[in-house]
Order: sequence, then structure tokens, then C-alpha cells
Amino acid sequence: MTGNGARDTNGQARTMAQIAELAGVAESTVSRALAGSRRVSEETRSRILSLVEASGYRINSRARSLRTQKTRTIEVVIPISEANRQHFSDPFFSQITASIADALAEHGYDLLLSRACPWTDVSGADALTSNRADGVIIIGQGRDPEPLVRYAETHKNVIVWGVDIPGRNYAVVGGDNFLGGKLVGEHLLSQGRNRVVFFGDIRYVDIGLRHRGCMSALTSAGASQDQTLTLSMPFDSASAYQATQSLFRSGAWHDAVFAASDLLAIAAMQALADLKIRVPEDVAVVGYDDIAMAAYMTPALTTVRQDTTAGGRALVENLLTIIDGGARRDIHLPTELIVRRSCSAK
Amino acid sequence: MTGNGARDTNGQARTMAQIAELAGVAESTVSRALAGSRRVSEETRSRILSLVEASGYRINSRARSLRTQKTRTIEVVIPISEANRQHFSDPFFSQITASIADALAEHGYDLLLSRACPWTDVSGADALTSNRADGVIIIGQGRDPEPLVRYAETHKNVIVWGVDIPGRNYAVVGGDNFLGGKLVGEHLLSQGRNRVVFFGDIRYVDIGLRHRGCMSALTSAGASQDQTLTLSMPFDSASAYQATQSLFRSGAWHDAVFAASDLLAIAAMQALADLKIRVPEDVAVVGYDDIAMAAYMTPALTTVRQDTTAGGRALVENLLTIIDGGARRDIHLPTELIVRRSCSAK
DNA sequence: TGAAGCTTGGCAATCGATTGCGCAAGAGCC
DNA sequence: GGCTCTTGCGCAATCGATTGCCAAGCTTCA
Repeated sequence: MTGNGARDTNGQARTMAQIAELAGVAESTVSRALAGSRRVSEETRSRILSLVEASGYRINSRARSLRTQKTRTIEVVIPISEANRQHFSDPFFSQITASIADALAEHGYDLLLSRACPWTDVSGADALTSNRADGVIIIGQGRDPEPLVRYAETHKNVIVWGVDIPGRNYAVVGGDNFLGGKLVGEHLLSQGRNRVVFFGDIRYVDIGLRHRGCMSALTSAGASQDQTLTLSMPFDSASAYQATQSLFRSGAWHDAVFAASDLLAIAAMQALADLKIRVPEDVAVVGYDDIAMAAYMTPALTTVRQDTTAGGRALVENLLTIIDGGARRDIHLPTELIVRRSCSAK
Repeated sequence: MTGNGARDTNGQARTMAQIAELAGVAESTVSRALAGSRRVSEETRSRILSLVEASGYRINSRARSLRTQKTRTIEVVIPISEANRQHFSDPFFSQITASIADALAEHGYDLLLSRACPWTDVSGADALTSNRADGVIIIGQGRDPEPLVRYAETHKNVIVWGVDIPGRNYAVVGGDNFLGGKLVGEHLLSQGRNRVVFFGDIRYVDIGLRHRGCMSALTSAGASQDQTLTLSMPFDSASAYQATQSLFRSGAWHDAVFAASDLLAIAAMQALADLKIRVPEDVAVVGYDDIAMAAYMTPALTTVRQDTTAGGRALVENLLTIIDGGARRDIHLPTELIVRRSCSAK
């Protein structure tokens, strides 16, 4: 018990009862004073406040949340499986997590970070049902929509970063992935490129849309199906590097790579450089996300911006509205192509 | 109240009392059955367990932790100030956070992510004193050691990613920053480079050590003081880009850049490329951290590895030992130079 | 002077799980 | 048959804060 950090401040009040005793009032009065209720006189309040100050007392948030049935905590779930090799340190995840953290802090909420899907995990780690969080933000829908739908059936305070899919019963925030892909396709065409390879696992709903958007732009401009190639791969740099190597080892027939994320695009650029294939002269490379580092690549990476700052804020504000009993609502974020050197004309 | 997600599962038991009622036993028996106590018969236990299963009951962790005085939650603090422009999405932070998250999950702990220093924040957001966490992991010591020392005086369950400094009263986990710098200095010399620019704010203890390590290697090999330059800057890419631009705009007199982090090094490489200065032929670039992307730069980045996987695990295991009443203990991680193409011979 | 109204503050139940202690029933023994 | 010992389970206090309701004291006005 002595190991409990919370008990280690030297002396003074640890509980409201002790503050009440010191102030010569009842616990309820202390509680009201701290809560800013007008039912306690200014004089009593300031006396209590200075005692609180002096003793370094902090309200016990466990006890409070047991009583109030609110935790003022939101769980952020990054659904990561071994299979897809996606990692929390993918800058996209950490950027959006950072902006979620900021937005939550502004609203006085804590952030519980979780890497396991609550609907997968049988060990009872679900923060919502175990009363550790008031709501859940889920980053990404994954490949199989079914479990998430089932989860959302019994859990109302949920919001998802992702796309609109049929049968969905939860609110989503996200950009227009089809449009993103389409913008890339059109830009590639405008640069005289139509022999495009797509990198990414199109079974993920959002990735699939990016893929279809790009392909539709290409084919509607007359590019034939067999000029394009889709290479399915997980989300890690190594996969993209190897895929690029084996595809381009014997020279470049394709003239552009469109990767499902900047991380993949960067690895592809490196592989091309190692093969002495020039970017963008021989092969153009386009990514997705516009992570902070994309602008600092050599050549700088052309990519589709997902505004993580706006995204994080939108997720948080939307979720808090839902928690407060407001209506569930989707938010569509602008989708914008950021043209940089990695994809200029031949 | 209906907004509470935890209440939305259709029907069934929400509290132990309800389970007890269903099973026809007392609450205490349910509690013991769930805790695996041998004081309840196998038969009763399995009856209770199947009831729990069927009703989707999850123990209320708030109530439990109020009673047990344990939260099974660890706060991770990323001390980020506006001034230093450091950002959680710096891959170093997100990588170490990810491995902390993994290690905590293995031990059944939750991760509370916080971006404000508990010793700075007056708003009472300190998770330890407000009983929201059993311990705190702090990533980095910052520039002024004083507040952290004061904080550690009253909070025992604290561990810090950082370096050994005089007057320290908390345990640290980290690599040998002086050695890291020294290895870089020696390597630069071996590549025939001794006109080195250092990028970074050396008032941070760890950065200062990297700096001193490098400089000591250079001067002890006979390089004169005025061949080296130290450019103080915050932790963001933009600063490094601008600093590089203004330093090298009129050609390169220096033949190497040693940046305090990979993020800075990458921005420096980009600036050099934009100035048509070749890396590594004209100027070598070395970073620090070995973030995942470092290997995928063009040219691949030479850097000092900070093993975030081992680091995260060490932080967690060390902290949990302290919480369990074990002795406070420092852990020194191996420090290793990773040589890649960005810093080969002229 | 007395009734009514307002302000201030205390009492006690409550949130949901844990745990020391006590009790009853059955087993084993003389 | 009576006694001790073990096993299995229930009672009730407890963790610390919140809040509906009640009460005492004071002001105000007829």
C-alpha cells in the first residue's frame, strides 16, 4: 500500500472528509464548493478552496466517476493486427492521435489508448462495457465490416474514422477516398502517365475506394485495363520496398506508382532509387495521407492530404455531441491533392 | 443517462448484484468466483461464470479500483511545449509509445496518454494524485530538471526516459547519449570529415550530451574548435530546413551535419538537395534515433539507434516493479551507430 | 409579532465491487 | 453421540464523492 504514489505527498488531506473536518463543515459542502454550486456562500467557499490549495488535495476521480457514472475519458482504438503489419508508429496514426489528444484535452477529457479491437478481444478489455470510458473513437474500419457493425449495435457512443459503407450503424468522419483516388488518376494522366501500379490491400474499404477512384479516372480517359496493375500488400515499408524491387528489377515498364499510404510510397521511392530508376523522370510516385514528412522527402512526395488536425477535432466534437445525447452525424472532410516533385511530367 | 454506452446492451445483468440474484448466491460469492478464489466450489463458480457469459456482464472497473485502490492504468506523459515545437507525431515518440502500449497490454494495464506535464499543469490534471493512474512514464527530461525533481519528491511511482543527471531522485531508462555522440564524431572523422555542424537545442540534457560526445571525439582527434558550429533550434522539420538553407545557401564549407534527431536530419537532407548540394558527397548527414523511416530515405540515413522496443519494455517493467514495492533501478540501453549511405566517405 | 421566503449547510442514501469475519453443514475421529 | 476441523458461503463495512431532501437562521413585509 505504501507503494501508492497518490499517498506519498507528505501529510495533509487526501479525502474530502478530511478537508471538511479542517474547514469545520460537512463533506457535502466541500463537494458543492468545489463544484462551484451557488448553494455555498462565497466566504465558506474561499475558506475551503484555500484549505484545498494548502493541502494539495485533489479530488479522487475514481470515486467521482463511480458516483456520477461518467469517466471523462475517451478510448482511442487503433485496430492493429499482426497480419496487416500496420503499426501505431505509422505517422498517419500518430498524427491523428495527437490531434485527438489535443481536442480531448481542450474538453477536459482523458485519452485511453488501445491497440486491440474491443469487438475482437475476448479478454474483457472493452473499455466501454467495463466503464472505463464514456466513448470510443475507432481509427479505421478494417477489412471485415461485420464485427464493427455488431459492436456498434450494443454500443452507442462510438465514432469511426472511415468511410460510408452500406449497413453501417455508426457515425463516420473522413475524407472522400474515391475522390482522392480520382484526383490522383487525373493528375497522373495530365502528366502523361497511364501505366500505373497501385500498392495496397484493396480489401480495406478506404483503400479499395482510393483504388477504384484512380482506376475509374484512368479507364474513363481511355487507358486500358491491362496497363494498370494492383499489388496487394500489408501496410509496412518492407513490403513496399520488396514489391517495388521485384516489380522494377528488370527495368521500368510502368511509369507511376500510386501507394495507399505515404509510408508505402516512401519505401517505394527508396527501392526505385536503389535500382537507379529516377523519380519522377522514369517513374512518378504518389502517396496518400500527406504525413508531415512527405514534404521533406527527396523528391518531395505528391500525395492526397488527409487533414488529421481537422479530423481529430471532428471526431472528438462529434463523439462528445453523441455522448451528450445529440444526433449521430457524419462529417466529410475536404480531400485535396498536394502536388510536389515526385510526380511531375516525364 | 440513456446516453451511457455501457447501459445499452439489450437487457441482462449490469452489476454483480444482478448476477448474484440470478445465481441465487451473495454478491461476495460472485466476486470471489470471478477473482478465482478457492473459497467457492467449482460447481458454484462454473454456474456463475456461465451466467456472466450469457449476460455479457463486465466487472465495473471504476468500482473495483475505488475499492482496491489500484487502477491498473499507467499514464504516459509526452512533455510537449509550444516553445520546443516538439510534436507527438515525431516518430520517435510514437514508436516508443507504441512499444510501451504493447508492454502494458501484456501486463494487463491500460495506457492513459497525456501531453501536459503534471508538474506544470495547475489545473489538477495530474493523474497520479487524482487517482487515475498507478504510475507515470515520462518521456524526456526537458531543459529544466528542477520541476521534475520536485515532482518526483512527492510521487514515487515515476519513471523517466532520459539520462542520469546530478540530484536526480527518480529512475531513468535510456541509452548513453554521450557515447552516441562520440560514435558519430569518430565515424565522421573516419570518413575524413571534421567541419561539423550540430543541429539541436543543447540545453536539453540528452541533446547536450550527444553534442558534447561528438565534439569531444572531434577535438581529441585534433580538430579545432572553430571548425565546428552549433546551431540551436527547436525540434521541428521546418526549423531544420530553414537553418540548413541559410547556412549552406552560399555553398558548403562544412562537410557534415549531425542532427539531434532523425526528423531534423531528414529535413536537412531535403534542404541540401534543394540547394543542389550532394549528400553524402559534399555534405554528410547523421541523425539520432533510427526511426523506422530512416532506412528508407534516399540516401539512407546514418544514425544512432535508440531501441524504442527495448526501451518501452524496460520502462514498463521497471515501473511495475517499483509499483510492486521493488527497488528503484536505472536501465542502460545499448547505443549503436547505424551506418548507412548518408554518411560515407567523400 | 408572526408568517413567508430565502440562504446556507447537514444527513444519509447511493454508485458497484472487495474482503474480514462469522456461521452452518458435513466429514472424520474417539 | 459428541467434538473438532474443514469447506463454502453470506453479512456488512468500506473505498470517496455526489445529491435530494430537510432544517435552522435570517430577512422581509403585513
